[in-house]
Amino acid sequence: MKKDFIFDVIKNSPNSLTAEEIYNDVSQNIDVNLSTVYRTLNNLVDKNLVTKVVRQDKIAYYELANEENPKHYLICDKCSGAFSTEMCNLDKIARKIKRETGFNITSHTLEFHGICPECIKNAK
Amino acid sequence: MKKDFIFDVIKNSPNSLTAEEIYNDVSQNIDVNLSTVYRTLNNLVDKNLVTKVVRQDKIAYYELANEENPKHYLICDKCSGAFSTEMCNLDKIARKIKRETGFNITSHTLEFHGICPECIKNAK
DNA sequence: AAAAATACGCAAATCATTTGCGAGTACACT
DNA sequence: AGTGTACTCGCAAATGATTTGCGTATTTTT
Repeated sequence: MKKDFIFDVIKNSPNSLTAEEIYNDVSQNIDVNLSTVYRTLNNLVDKNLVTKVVRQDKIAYYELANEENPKHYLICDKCSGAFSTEMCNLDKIARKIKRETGFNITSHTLEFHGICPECIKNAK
Repeated sequence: MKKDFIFDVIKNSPNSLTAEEIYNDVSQNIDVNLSTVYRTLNNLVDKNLVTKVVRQDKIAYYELANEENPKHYLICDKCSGAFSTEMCNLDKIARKIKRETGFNITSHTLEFHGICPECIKNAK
């Protein structure tokens, strides 16, 4: 099944990917349609095997569902590069919110915007 | 100018609004086109008077640009209600990231997903 | 008031993603 | 093997929020 090829790409990627990036990658090995990629990704998300995060650019990024995986990004507004960070312990905050508001938090997304060191350097 | 009507709606709203919500609101008072609303909103964002945040539903939400304004939301996956929270001091984390990575953070967005107390109650 | 600039409406375009449909393929049970 | 049922896919068209081209109106500047 083509699902396996698609899932493999995600499993082997160190960072999150767009549907199109996955499509391009898988296409190098097998013949596949973009809508199949989207359909498969939705299946994987439904089965909690893959995490989908919509970023400020309105494009969905997919990555392996894994508690260890950071879903926190530093996004450079100059070069559009995305860097992930694990430097934020939001679980503490999530627990506090649950305790004080009764809202049962199951997931979260965090995006920092700014200029990356590389672009800061190049600006000079 | 219609810009003033649009800006007023944002100024007077306690929470962030979609372009369509703003359009509906403004339409009650004056005759306006949806594309004018979008165009005006982009202007306001460019002038840093309004903040635009794209949420996981891929819809842009607009609110008054204001350091005091929380850009952190609790979003209920059942009723789709959005509640804002100020319970997270991310500035501390932002400073830490800047210090340790050199990434110059200018803004951030945070979205918690889960089930709100109301929906938890109704589920029983 | 004429010229230059900006605001606006309308319809068409955009772009990531979804969906309807029809054909191909796999698995199960007899 | 044969038939039935359920997926899996490709393809083309649909979707929906947002943008854009263009012509007209309205405001601002001179």
